[in-house]
Amino acid sequence: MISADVQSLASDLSVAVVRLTRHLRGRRSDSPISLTQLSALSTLRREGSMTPGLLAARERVQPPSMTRVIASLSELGLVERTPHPTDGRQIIVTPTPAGRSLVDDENSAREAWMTDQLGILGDHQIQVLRDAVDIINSIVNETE
Amino acid sequence: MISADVQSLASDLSVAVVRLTRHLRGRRSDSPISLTQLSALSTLRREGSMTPGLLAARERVQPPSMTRVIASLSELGLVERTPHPTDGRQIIVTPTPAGRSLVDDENSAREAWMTDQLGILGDHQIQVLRDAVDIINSIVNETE
DNA sequence: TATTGTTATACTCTATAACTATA
DNA sequence: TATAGTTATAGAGTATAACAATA
Repeated sequence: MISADVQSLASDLSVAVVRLTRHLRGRRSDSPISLTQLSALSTLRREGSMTPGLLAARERVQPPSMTRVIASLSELGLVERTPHPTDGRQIIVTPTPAGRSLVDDENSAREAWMTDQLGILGDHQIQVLRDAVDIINSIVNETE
Repeated sequence: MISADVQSLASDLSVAVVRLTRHLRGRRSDSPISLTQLSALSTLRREGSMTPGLLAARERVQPPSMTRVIASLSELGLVERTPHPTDGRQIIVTPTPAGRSLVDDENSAREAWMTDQLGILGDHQIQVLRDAVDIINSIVNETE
């Protein structure tokens, strides 16, 4: 039963996270920034200042998409754009104190052990994902 | 460490699923239907024919959004719209054989134990979600 | 009058293609 | 020429508001 059909898990997980994302985006009207903005700002908070191109790669979006996100965060005073010291083509995006504290409000300090050590998925991790799909579904279904 | 800060887990999970969704939507260019369409079609496959209003509720979208999804699935020949037998206001959306087999191709038969028995989250389930965030992140980061 | 579904309209997120400036 | 970032444009997904048909 464990490592039987990984393909169906992928499909179930896809559907589950799509619904959860829908849910999360909808329920953030009380927050000052969108999930897209928070995700980018969190990466800057965690990994430090970087260029738009690198941030786009980290967030798995194309550069023009990140240009927009950065512009919106800049308008909100959450990041600053400064020239690159040696390369005139590049710029450096840095979170402002307001941006950092906003991430700290939304995220917590528990960040360390979540960002590294990857590896090939084993049976145990697959089982964890299976359970997680159920849990995600239960969360979505319960929050009527 | 277990039930310490559920809030930070929620934030981490949000960011993780947003990135995974981005990833999944982008990588489905080989599939004939989008994740949004697959999710609705899967629900019809699992729960049977239903009205657009009920399907919208199941999928956690508003009725006008579901109208669009159903129209697109209908154009592809994956669902059919038939009049409600007694209530002239309602219609019944039914997956066609092509729609059912498409879901079967994408999903597998392992569906039973994933749809029911919900409950309040316990320490173990929270830990599962924490691990799942790492696994999701590792998947996203590895599929360079 | 209340309900179901649809149409009209708009906003967010994301992409590709084309452009500008610098290396 | 190649690279970094931006602008222009388009499409998918979703929402709210207004409408039509039926109960």
